[in-house]
Amino acid sequence: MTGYAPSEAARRSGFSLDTLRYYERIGLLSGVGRTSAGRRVFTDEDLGWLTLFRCLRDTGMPIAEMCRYAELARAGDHTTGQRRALLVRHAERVEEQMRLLQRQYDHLREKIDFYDTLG
Amino acid sequence: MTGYAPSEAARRSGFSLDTLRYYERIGLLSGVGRTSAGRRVFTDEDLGWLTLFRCLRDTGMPIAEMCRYAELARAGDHTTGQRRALLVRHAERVEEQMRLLQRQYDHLREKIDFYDTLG
DNA sequence: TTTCTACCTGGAGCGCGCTCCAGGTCAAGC
DNA sequence: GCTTGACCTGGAGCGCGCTCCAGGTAGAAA
Repeated sequence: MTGYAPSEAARRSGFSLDTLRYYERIGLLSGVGRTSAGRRVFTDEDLGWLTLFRCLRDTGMPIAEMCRYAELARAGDHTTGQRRALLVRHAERVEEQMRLLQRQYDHLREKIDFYDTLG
Repeated sequence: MTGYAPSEAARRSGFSLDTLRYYERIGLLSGVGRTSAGRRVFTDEDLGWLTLFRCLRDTGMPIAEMCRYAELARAGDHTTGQRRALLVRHAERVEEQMRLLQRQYDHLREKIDFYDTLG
């Protein structure tokens, strides 16, 4: 299990150092290791979580809900059903979001086309 | 030119009354009419603007940029080129946003599929 | 040995986009 | 005449998600 320095974890995950610290502070990310000098050491598993968080954030999930997901995961294997349900509900919202985005994008293109007709 | 009461404009545009007032306050929406008693009267043209604002907001344009667009429009016909360019740049960002959303949605579905394999 | 860099903590601050509130006005309905 | 309800204004407040800062430490480089 390789260990990553904070700067490396930030680079790989796309989150800032401050955001990584913030996520730990609010309990989203937990159990992050420390060197004897107190510095964070991120594992591949931590990076896996960060990849998931990036996915969920990019798709608009509020942090509070990501916390609920993380808590369920920490609670053990008996929560897989709830975790799956949470992700499915989220996926449905994302689908709606994609439809809306597409619709409004089409309007935007129409508007641009209109400007094109002006010369 | 029909006139609409604030509540009707809110209903049709999907913005709250407070948001309509806010947009006027910051100069995004300007020249909204008033009755003799000082109440707002929205025209079809105002609603057209609100429809555009909804499109731009739904696609993630910051309010400051919508203000710039509105100012250009108020400045007259000689700004159509700038307005078009602004929308084109925005459309490009939206395309990128759609690609990201699709990619992360795919990851999300993979994650859900993984839960499905667990039983 | 001194300096430099990367990191630490707790806590304050910020930018955005609203949202809410107090106190008031007007017009309509009872 | 009185109440009700939709609206008005100026200004304060809020929720979110970070982001920044002060003051400090450990280890590496010069």
